[in-house]
Formats: sequence, C-alpha cells, structure tokens
Amino acid sequence: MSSEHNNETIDRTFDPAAIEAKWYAQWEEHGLFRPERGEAEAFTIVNPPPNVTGSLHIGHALDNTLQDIVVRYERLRGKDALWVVGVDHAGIATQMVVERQLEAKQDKRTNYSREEFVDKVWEWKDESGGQITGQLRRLGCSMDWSREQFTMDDHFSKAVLTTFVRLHEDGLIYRDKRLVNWDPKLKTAISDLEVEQQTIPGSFWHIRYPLEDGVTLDSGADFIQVATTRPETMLADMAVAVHPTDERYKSVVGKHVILPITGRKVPIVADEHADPELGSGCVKITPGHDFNDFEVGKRAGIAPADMLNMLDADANVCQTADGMVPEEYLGLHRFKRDGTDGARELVVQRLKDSGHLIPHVVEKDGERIEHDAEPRQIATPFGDRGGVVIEPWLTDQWYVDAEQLAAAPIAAVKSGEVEIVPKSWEKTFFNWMENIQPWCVSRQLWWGHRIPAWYDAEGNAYVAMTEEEAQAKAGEGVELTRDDDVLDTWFSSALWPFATLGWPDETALVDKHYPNDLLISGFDILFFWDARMMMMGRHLTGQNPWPRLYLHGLVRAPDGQKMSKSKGNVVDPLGLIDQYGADALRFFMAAMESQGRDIKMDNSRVEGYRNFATKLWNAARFCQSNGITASKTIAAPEANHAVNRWIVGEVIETQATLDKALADLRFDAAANTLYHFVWDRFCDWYLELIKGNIDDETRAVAGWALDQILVMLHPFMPFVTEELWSLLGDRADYPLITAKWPDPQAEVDAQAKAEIDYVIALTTALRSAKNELGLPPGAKLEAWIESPSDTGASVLDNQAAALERVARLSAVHRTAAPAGASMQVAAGSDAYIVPLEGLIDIDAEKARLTKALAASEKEAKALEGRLGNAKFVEKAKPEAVEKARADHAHHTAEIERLRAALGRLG
RNA sequence: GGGCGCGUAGCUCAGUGGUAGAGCACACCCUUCACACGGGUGGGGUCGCAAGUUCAAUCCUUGCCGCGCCCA
Repeated sequence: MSSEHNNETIDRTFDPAAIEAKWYAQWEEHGLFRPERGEAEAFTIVNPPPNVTGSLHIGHALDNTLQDIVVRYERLRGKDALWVVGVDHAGIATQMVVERQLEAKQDKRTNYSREEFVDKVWEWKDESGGQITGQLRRLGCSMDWSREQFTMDDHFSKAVLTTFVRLHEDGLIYRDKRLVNWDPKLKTAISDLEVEQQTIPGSFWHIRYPLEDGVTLDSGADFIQVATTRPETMLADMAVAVHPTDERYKSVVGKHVILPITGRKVPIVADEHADPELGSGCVKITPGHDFNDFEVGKRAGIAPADMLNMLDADANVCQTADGMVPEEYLGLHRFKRDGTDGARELVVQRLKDSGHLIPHVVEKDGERIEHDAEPRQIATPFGDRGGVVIEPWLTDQWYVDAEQLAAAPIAAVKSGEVEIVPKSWEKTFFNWMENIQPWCVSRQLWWGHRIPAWYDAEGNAYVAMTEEEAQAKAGEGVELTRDDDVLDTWFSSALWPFATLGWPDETALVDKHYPNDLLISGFDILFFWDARMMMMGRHLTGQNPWPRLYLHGLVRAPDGQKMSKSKGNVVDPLGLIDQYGADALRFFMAAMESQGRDIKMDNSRVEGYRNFATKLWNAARFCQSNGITASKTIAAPEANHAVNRWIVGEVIETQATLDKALADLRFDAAANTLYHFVWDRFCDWYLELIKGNIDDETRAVAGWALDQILVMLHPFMPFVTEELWSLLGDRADYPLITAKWPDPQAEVDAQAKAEIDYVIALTTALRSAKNELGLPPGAKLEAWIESPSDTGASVLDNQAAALERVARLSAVHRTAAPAGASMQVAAGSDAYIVPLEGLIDIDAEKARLTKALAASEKEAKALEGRLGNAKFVEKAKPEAVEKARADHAHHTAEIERLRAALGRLG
C-alpha cells in the first residue's frame, strides 16, 4: 500500500468524500478484496446479480451493505473470503432499453437480423451497461472484481446449455401446448411470477345465450344467462358450464346454445367450476383465453390443439379456426386502447342491438336506470415489465418440471440443512414450493440464451449442446431449424452460485467455494431467484447452494410508502453518500436492519451516524495529539491502572456481544453495540478519565483499545476506520482491511469494573444533584464519608485525580461530616455528604431528596407486596425472588439514607 | 377467501414472563485545552383494545380494531 498518507496529523475536519475515493482505489489496486489465502478456510457469498441495465437504488444499498459487512468480517477473521460479483443480462429489460434507443431514431428491431440486433445489444452493454458496478464501489463494497461475472459470458452460456440438455435428458424439461401468460406489448410469454395481479374498476356484463331450437329450461326460458367481465372472448366460446348438481339446468346438460354474433353452436357441459351460488350459475367457457376455462375445456374432452384462438400476438382479433368470427371484428384490439374502441366495445354494442344484452338496473330516487353493465372491481393480471394486461394465450413453450425439482429444497429446509433467516419466511417458502406450477422458460426475445433445440420438418425437437449433436440425433440429411426463443433470465441466474465458479467444469474454485456459506437477498426475490437456485443447485450439483438464506425487507420512503419512480419518492443512495458519507449510510442500513421488518428511510438517523463517524474522528485526533498511536500487539497490553484494566474488559465484552450478534445475523444489534461502546464508554468515560494523566501504560492501552475499535467497526464503516488506521501508525504493509480481528488474550477484571462503575455512578450523581440545585456544573466541591464500602474506599485511594477531574471533587474526607446545610449523593451503597453552607437553597435540596425518597418508597412497597405474597415466594423462579429481595434491601437502605439526609436539613 | 407481518416516548425503531430502552426531536445548563456534527442534566409512554393463562403479561393464548405485504 502507498505510504504517502501514513503517520500524518489527523485533520481538524472529517471529510468523507476525500477518503472514500482514495481508499477504495487502493484496496482494489492492491487486490485486498481477495488476498491470497490459499490455505485458509473458505467463506463465500455471491451477490444477487443486478440487471446490466440497472443503477444503484436504495435496496441495493441495503442488500450490498449487509453482504459487505459479513464479508469484511470474515476476511478480518482470517478466512479466504470470496464475494462473487457480476451482472445479469436481464433479457426483457435489456432488449427494451435497446429497442427504445432504436425507436428514438425512428428505427426498430425488426429492421435488423437477429445477429445484427444482438450485436447492438452487446455494443450497448459495453458502452453503458453495468453502471451499477461503479456505484457499488462508492458504497465501499469489497467484491472480487477481478472475477466479475456476466450471465452471457461464454463459460456461463456453456453452463446454461449444459443445464438445459441435462434437464431435458432427465425428463425435467419438456415442450407443451398450454395457456401461457402472454404479454402482448413485449410479445413474449412470461412466467406466472412475472404477472402481477391488480384490482381495477371494470364491468360485469350479463348476456343471453339462446338455447338451440325447441330446447327450454324447466322454468320455460329458451335461453341461458351468462355473465362475464370479458365479453369479447365470446367470439371463441366453446361451451357453457353449469354445476352438475344444479337442478335448474340438469335437463339441458348435453344440449346446446347458439352463440350470438358468431352463431356457433356450443354444448352445455356439467363442471364443478360453475358456482351455482354465483349469478345465474352458468359460465361461458373460452378454453383458449382463460386458465380456468382451459381446464374445464380439457375435462369436457377438448384437446388443447383444438381450442379456438381468436387473438394474435398483439392481442388483436383474428379469425378462429372455424371461421365464424364476423369480418368487422378482425384486426380490432381486444378492448379499447388509446381512445379507440376494440372488440369488447363492438361486441357489447352488437349484443345490445340484438337484444342479447341484459341491462343492469339500479333504482335511484324511485327511478329505474338501466346500464349496460354492473360496475365491479376486477382482479386483472398485468405484466411486471410491459405493464399491460396479460392475455392467456395458447402456444407451444418449453416448461421446467418445477414440482419435481422442488422436492429436494423443500426437504432441505424442513430438515434444517438450509436455514431461512428469519424463520417466519419458511411458511411462505413451503406454501409456494408445495403448490408450484410448471415453469415456462421460453421467451420470444432475441437477447438471451437461445434454446438449444432444433426441429425437423414434422416439428420433432432435438435437444443438444450443438447443432452437430442435434443433427446426429436427427439423422443425416434431415433439415433442422433451431428454436427461435431464448430462456427466461432467471433460468440462468439460478445457476449463479456455481456457474460463476466455473461449473460445469470441475475447477478448484468450485471445489473450495461451493456450496457457498450464506445468501443474502431481499424477500422479493425469494421465489424468482433463491428458490430456483436451490432447485438447480440440488439437481445439478447434488448439494444445497448454501446452508443459510438471509432475507431482508424493503427500504421504504419516509412516509412508509413503497418507493417508485412513478410516485417520485425514490431516494438516491448516491445522494445520501454525497451528503453524509458512505460510512454513515452503511451504518444506518445496518443499525436499522432488524430481522423481518422493512426499513423506513430517515435522513436524521443517517445524519446521526455521520455525527458518530465525526465523533470517532475527533476521538482519534485527541489520542494522536496525546501520543496515543498504533498498538504494537494483538493482545491487550499489561495494565495496572484500574481505568486501563477496565477499558480492556469493555473491549472484551463488546467483542463478545458483537461476535454473537453477527453469528445471529443481527445487524442492528451489532451496530448498536459498537455505537454505544465507542461513544458512551470509550469517548465519554475512558478518554475523559485518562485526560491529564496519560502515562506510557495508558498510551499503550488507549492505542490498543482504539485499534480494536477500528477493527471491529471496519466492516460497518470501512472508510473512516481505514483512514484513521493509517493516520495513527506507520503500517503501510498492514492495512486495516486485511488486519486481524481482536484477540485480547485477557480477562474482564471485575475489581477494575466495579471501581470505574463506582466512579461513573458518583460522578453522575453529583452532576445530577448540582443541576437540580442550580449549582454551576464546574463548581469544585468537597465531600465527607465516614466509612465507605470496600469499592468506595479503593476508589478514594486510587482515583482521586479522576474524581477531581470528572466529578469535580477536590477532596473527600473520611470523617464525620460537619454540621450544617448539605446535600447528599449516592454511589453504590455509599452516601456522600457535601456541605454547602450558604451555597444552596435548602428547600431545593429537600425537594430533591423527597422526590428520591418517594421513588424509593414506592419501589420498596411494591417489592414488599410481592415478597409478602406466599405464592410468589413459593412459585417464582429462585433468581426472581432473590432479585426482589436484593432490590428491596437496596431501596430500604436508600430510604434510610435519604431520611437521615432530610433529618440533617431539619 | 388463505397466509405472513406490524401497531411500544412527538418521529424512526430496539426489547424482555418480574413494571420499559436507543437515536432524533424537546427543555434547561455549559464558548471545560478531541469534538456545538459537541458536553452535561432532565421531561415525556395506561407498550392498539378486550378477555384468558400465570404468583406475575408490553411479552404467551384467543377475539376484536387499524395498517401493510404475499398468495388465490
């Protein structure tokens, strides 16, 4: 490492921006994100690869901060820590970006060949893709950039092809004709996970379907009434269903209706899907355009290949196979779009004209008003990328048998082989995995991993790694054409934990770093990504990708709303870094990350953590100016002074709490432990207590303690800690990022702890009393105590200088207090008398003591009540009874002391 | 409709079967030789409501109210 900045004086002001850029570049240049540690135990995580089109948003900031904390921690603990990083080719998103660029130039994708277009995407990727990787650096993330991955890299493509071929051989990938979620804007199939249900206002139309000649219901009616939110689909209706037990319709099951508009004759079938309680109890069946109807159609004996389709890829009306859609409908969009009426509007108009539409009647002020339809809230599927209503569409697609692949991951979570943290997510995981649907993996795009399937003239598919192999399978001379489609992006990212390490080749990296140790992701991609990694990992490698899965929540806007571009309430993490520094933002994320809860953005808290970094900065500056510098040892230095022995013990306890919190992935507890140790213990007490009395021992201990702070805080605040580390000592060859985690090799000294706690208690009591009595805080006082406790005596013997400095006690007399007005303060079980003849208002002191007396009496009384309850003494835990007795004794003594003090005041 | 989570100080959040804490905000004091992005001292909560279990409930159980998310 460069030594240009070493051993300089710490600047008066702390300027995060200046040190962030400097240190990140040095770490990266020197390969410190992954130092050579061949022999060391591995620790591995992979980042959720952001989209190549993406830029850093606040959710990435949270996700990556947590990962970086874990990785830096394990690196400091000496492990061969590898954080795999890379970006995802993001099929749909990326193709959309490039297509939009073409549109801006009045150009379009179809003006080019597939190869030309894909070249353009690569060009775009090389020029402007992967912005986010630079932004992750600004956050301080210590990923192994030297092995940055891309899901379209050659070795990754090989992994994807291998996976497809193997799953196909294993019978887990198959081609099927069924309804898919079709996005008519992007003109591709998408998986059910990519469909978002939204409830929007819509209409419910009631229609008469005439029965075939002469047929009537038992009621005498010559028609059946159906209701629908999508009347246009009647152009492809193939049946009407009634419930098998519905008496009203029993007589007409097997008979037919003649559809209005098309005149198609379709059967009335019995099917449990029809709910007799709902409306008329009859439902129209459009098997080619509705998931429920598809199943009803199959049960009624209609083969998928025979199901009528009335829409093209744009969701415009096309002629059905039976040729019965009237000319005037052809080419219309399925429903009104951009102000132009579509098939739906025309169907309603024609039904109205012909008297087949049953009006919706409402009574208002005694008047009957007729409407075409009943207004209703309708659950409607939207594509998460394209944002338009999804059309169930009958096509041939490739499917993964997710149900079979899910079995091993389900078992792994049930047995505890894979732990989901927080555990509450397990139920959600099981619920989805146990009801999983076939996964449609083909996408009608050009950008992505092209499906390795070739077809002969009859449509037989040959799946192989290469065209040559496919040809060999098909036989010589057979003309083959390759499948045009690409694979769902998540199909490739499901291989991330091992394909990034070289799989399917057997590499040293795979050997050492797979399975990974932990995965951290937002809960929003539990199904999309985490679960699929488990499925693929188990099937392809036989191992779970990781033993632990940590799920965090969303970062929300200050008002608790979800952030979104459309709402305009997006908080830019880079802006926060500019304003408060990366360390502050990271610490905020860690401190707010309690398991199972979303994080509400709160700038005042980020600001508070910026202040914390400044506090540390100034503490280090104080140390340096007093000759306190880098420690010479990992072990705590030998110490005689109680204050030094005490701070060593505080370091030991802090480290224990911190290690436990990180082992439990309690980032909030870890951050808060450090915050309070640094500020409340080290700065507020230790530094204050040593001021004016800094000898060599103290310099050694203080330097050591400060170093331990820098090491422990480094995973959370890497920049400011590395800067201070370098400024406090000449250790260019021992940068903090690869330093050693604390190993004090010492014990907590109970005696020292008792003494310093006593000093703190006495000081606090004096300050409080002075404040309440209106005495100047700086006033020096003398105190009397005749027979202090052992700890008290020891403190008076050894801490006189400290007491004078922080407690402003110029002298403590071990004799009976002189008569006259005085105030009383307590420390432990000792009561100090401070004569203040003429200085204080006797009534104020009386009031203060009376208030304290009342509080103690109240406590004592409550405790008495509890201890007087035989059931409590008999049934409560012994510790609880013990504690109650001790508390009671304490308060009783306190009451006695306070009464004595009041007595002295008259 | 099913599932999950939340409701604790003005705000943002921790927490425990033994009567509640932090940060910010607030009040008062302090230009103390690291730090006013600071120091000191305080005020402030019937822990959503009701019932139950228990010697004891903010914590466990049930119901209700309010809010959010996911699935159908």
